[in-house]
Amino acid sequence: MTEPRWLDQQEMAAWHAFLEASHLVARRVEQQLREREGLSHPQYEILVRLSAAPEGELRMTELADLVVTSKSGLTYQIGKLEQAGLVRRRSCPGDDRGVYAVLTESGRRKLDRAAPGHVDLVRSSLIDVLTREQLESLADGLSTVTRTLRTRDRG
Amino acid sequence: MTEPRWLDQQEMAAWHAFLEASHLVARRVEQQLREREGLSHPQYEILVRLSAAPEGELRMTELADLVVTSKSGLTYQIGKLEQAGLVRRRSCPGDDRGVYAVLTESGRRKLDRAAPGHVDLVRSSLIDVLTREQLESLADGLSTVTRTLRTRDRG
DNA sequence: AGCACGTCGTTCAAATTTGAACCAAGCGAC
DNA sequence: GTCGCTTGGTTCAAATTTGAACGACGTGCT
Repeated sequence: MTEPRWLDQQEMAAWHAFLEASHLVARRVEQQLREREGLSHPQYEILVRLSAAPEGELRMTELADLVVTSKSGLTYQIGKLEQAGLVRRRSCPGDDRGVYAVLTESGRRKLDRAAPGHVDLVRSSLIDVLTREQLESLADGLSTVTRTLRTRDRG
Repeated sequence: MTEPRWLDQQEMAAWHAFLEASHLVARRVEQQLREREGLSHPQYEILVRLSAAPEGELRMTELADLVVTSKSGLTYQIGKLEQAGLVRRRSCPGDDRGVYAVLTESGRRKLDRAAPGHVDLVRSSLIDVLTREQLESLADGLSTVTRTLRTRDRG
């Protein structure tokens, strides 16, 4: 009951800007990817992570953690991507419980095809509307946020 | 085809931090509101907007725009809130098509009850992990983003 | 070997979200 | 007035997301 430390003007402004920017950007990205390449944003993020991983593969749990989704949510999306032939599953050699999600050739091509348009949108939504200093500050602040939340989850 | 202006290291870092922070924070906020007050974050945002509006009421379309959701999504959520007695609908005097969503007394109390815990979480996730300067830069940058996207939508 | 316990991924039902289709009502030009 | 076009909200089916429950498998200890 003794917890009311309200937000002042600036703090409120920061929070609202953060929330609103998240929503607006997410919405646009989602719509653009969907109509241009038939991919959802979560799916695109999965492809990106896989393409950046050694051998183009990652364990399910690790991938779920990276893209910040639930385990069941990932199972669903990987299922979709598998149907589409963009990803395949491979059982894990040392650990019979484990499953690797592997980016296929087709998946890599899909990503190559989707990337330019996506990058353009990211630029016009977030990157190019800010100065270098603003961008740097933004990255700095938000990195602190993610680092804090990430380590807190583990601790 | 001639659109490859890729992101450099810093730009990539900014984008990833933005994405990851969005996801992590959204996830936490959602879970906390859900288990403490049985509210989803979209629902909470609706209550906040209504409570800030004159007479505690807003037109459906305006509200949908404010909380950045689809019209049908708002219809659904308002339906839920109405069932819970936190909001009621009122038809619009001058315009027979229009509908006002109105915050009820019960809705205001609910918000009062939920707010402290929510603010605490916002603090510990975003506000209190940053310095004043960082927070100010963040608000500055993200405001620019939202302003840009908002005006672009209308233009 | 046998057990207790934690981890990995899937399955399941329930809740939510979205765009398209739709209906009713405003609005302007003729 | 009334035809044609836009707006405001709802309805609908389809896709997605989530946590809880589950089954199978590792791991450490005895």
